[in-house]
Amino acid sequence: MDRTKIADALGGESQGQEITIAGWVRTVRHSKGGFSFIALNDGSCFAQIQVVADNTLANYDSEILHLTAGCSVIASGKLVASEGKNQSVEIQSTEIRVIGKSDAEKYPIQPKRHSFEYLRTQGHLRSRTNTFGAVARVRNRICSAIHEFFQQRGFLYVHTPIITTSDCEGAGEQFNVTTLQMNDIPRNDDGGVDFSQDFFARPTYLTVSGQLEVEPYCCSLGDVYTFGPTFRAENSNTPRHLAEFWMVEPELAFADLQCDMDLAEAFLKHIFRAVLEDCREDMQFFNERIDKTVIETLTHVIESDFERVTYTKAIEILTQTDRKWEYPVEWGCDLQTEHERFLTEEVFNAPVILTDYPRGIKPFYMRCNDDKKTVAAMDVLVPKIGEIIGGSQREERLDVLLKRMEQCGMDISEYWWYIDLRKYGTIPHAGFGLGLERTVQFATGMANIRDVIPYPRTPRNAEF
RNA sequence: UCCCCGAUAGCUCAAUUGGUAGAGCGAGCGGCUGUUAACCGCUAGGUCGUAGGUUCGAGUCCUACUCGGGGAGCCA
Repeated sequence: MDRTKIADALGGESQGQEITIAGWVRTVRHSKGGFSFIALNDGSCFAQIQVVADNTLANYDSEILHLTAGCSVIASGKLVASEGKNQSVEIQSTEIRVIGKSDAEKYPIQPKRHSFEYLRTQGHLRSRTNTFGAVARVRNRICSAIHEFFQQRGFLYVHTPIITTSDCEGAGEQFNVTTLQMNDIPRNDDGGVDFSQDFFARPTYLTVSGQLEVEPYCCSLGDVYTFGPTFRAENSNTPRHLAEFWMVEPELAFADLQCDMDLAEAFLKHIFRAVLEDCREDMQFFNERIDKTVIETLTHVIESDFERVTYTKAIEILTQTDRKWEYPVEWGCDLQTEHERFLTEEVFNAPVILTDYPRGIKPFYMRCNDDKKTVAAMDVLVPKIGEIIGGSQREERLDVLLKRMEQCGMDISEYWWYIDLRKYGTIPHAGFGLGLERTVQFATGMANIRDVIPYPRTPRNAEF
C-alpha cells in the first residue's frame, strides 16, 4: 500500500494530489448535510487529519455512520484546502475502508480526559492518546539525539552485557538471573546455593550499570558510550524510580573531570535543543497541558552556563542559609533531595554541577583528589528532577585503586580484569551516566516516570 | 521500607451531625449543524476496593488487607 503519513499530508506538499492515509479514528462528527468529519491519527505527528466523508460513499450508511473512536481505517482521496477553521488541509475522501471496528461502549480510551493512573491500567492502548503519543515521539527524538551527539564526536557505541557478574559496587540492589528451579534449589554442604549447577555456573545478575564493562573499550578504542536498559531491584516507590530503565554512559579517554563536565553540559544542551527544534507540536502540547514552564525551562538550560560548584562550597551555602533542613547538613554527609533542589531551584536557578564529593560517600572507582579527602566526582542537578547525571574521573593509578578497594572491603579477585586496565597502559579517563527516563521527564514536564516509558516496571508491577 | 492521603456508574468526581446514592463526561436513541474536546433532548448504567467490627441503621465511624497517589530513603 502506498500510504502517506499524516505528518507529511499535513505538511501540505501533496496538496491537490490523490493520497491514501491510514490510522485510528479519534472523533467523528456527522452532519445532516450528508457528510461526516473523521479525525484520524496515525502517530506520525501530534495532529489529526480531517477526513471528509460524503454520503455518496458506497459504505456511508452501513459503515461510516457507525464509526467510533478507536476504529482503524484506510482512506483515499484528494488533499484539499479546508473550509474549516482548525486545519489548513483535509482529505475529500473517495473511498474509506474500515479495517478494524471498535466497540464504543467498551473501548477503554474515551474521547475525553483520562487520569494517568487510569491509563497505566491500559498500557497497551494509552499510546493512542495525545499525551502518550507525544511522550513516545519525544523519547524517540531524545534517543536519536543521544546517538547523534556521540556519533558526531567520534564516540564508539559499545554494547555492554545485560547479564553480569559484577555489581558495580553498591549502585543498587540487583535482580538475580538463574535457571535454577525455585522449588528445588541445589544446596552446598554448608546449606548455601550450589551455583555450579546454575546456567552460568556462578551467580549472575541483571546489570545495574554498564560502566565497568565499557571502561575496557575506552582504554583501547578511545571515546565510547553504552546505551541500554539497566535494572535495580530497589524497593523504590517514587515518581522518579523504575526497576527497569535506560541509561547512557559515555566514557572519555585521556580525559579529566573538566572534560567530563564539558561533555555533560554540551550533551544535555544538544538533547534539549533537538527536542525543541524537532518536536514543536508535541512540546507545545506539553507546555499547554502538562507543565506551563517546560519550554521556558529547556530554553533556559540551553542558553545558560551550568554553575560549577564544589561539594565543599555547596555545604557552605547550605549551612549559611536560614532555611531549616529536615536532614542536617555537615561536611561529609550525602546531600538530600531537599538540599539538591534548593541549590538548583533557589540558589542558582539553573542546572548545577556539584564536584569533588567526600571520598567516603562515593564508590571505589572514583579518582582520589590530592587533598586525600575528596574524589573527582560530579553530579548534574536540574530543577524538579534533582540528580540527572552522575559521573567521575576514574582512578587510573593501580596502587591507589587497590588500596581503595581494600578499604571498601571488596573482593579484589572478582575485579582482576578491571584492575588489569591499570596494569597495562593505564590512562586517565572519565565518564558519566544519564538516566533516559529522567531526561524524558525533564523534557516533557511529565510528573511521573511511569508515564515516560512504554511499559513501566516497578515493585509489584509488571503488567503488559 | 517509613510517613500522609485516597478507593462511590465505563471515566472524573459529589453525597451535610451515621438515615439507605447524584452530577458532568462517555455510551445508546432522537434533533440540529462545514463540524472540530460541537450543541440540545431523552434513556440505560452502581452488592460505594476486600474482609471483619461498632450501631436500630454504615458510602460515612473503627481494624486489617489490597491497590493507587504525594512526600522521604535508596539512586539514574
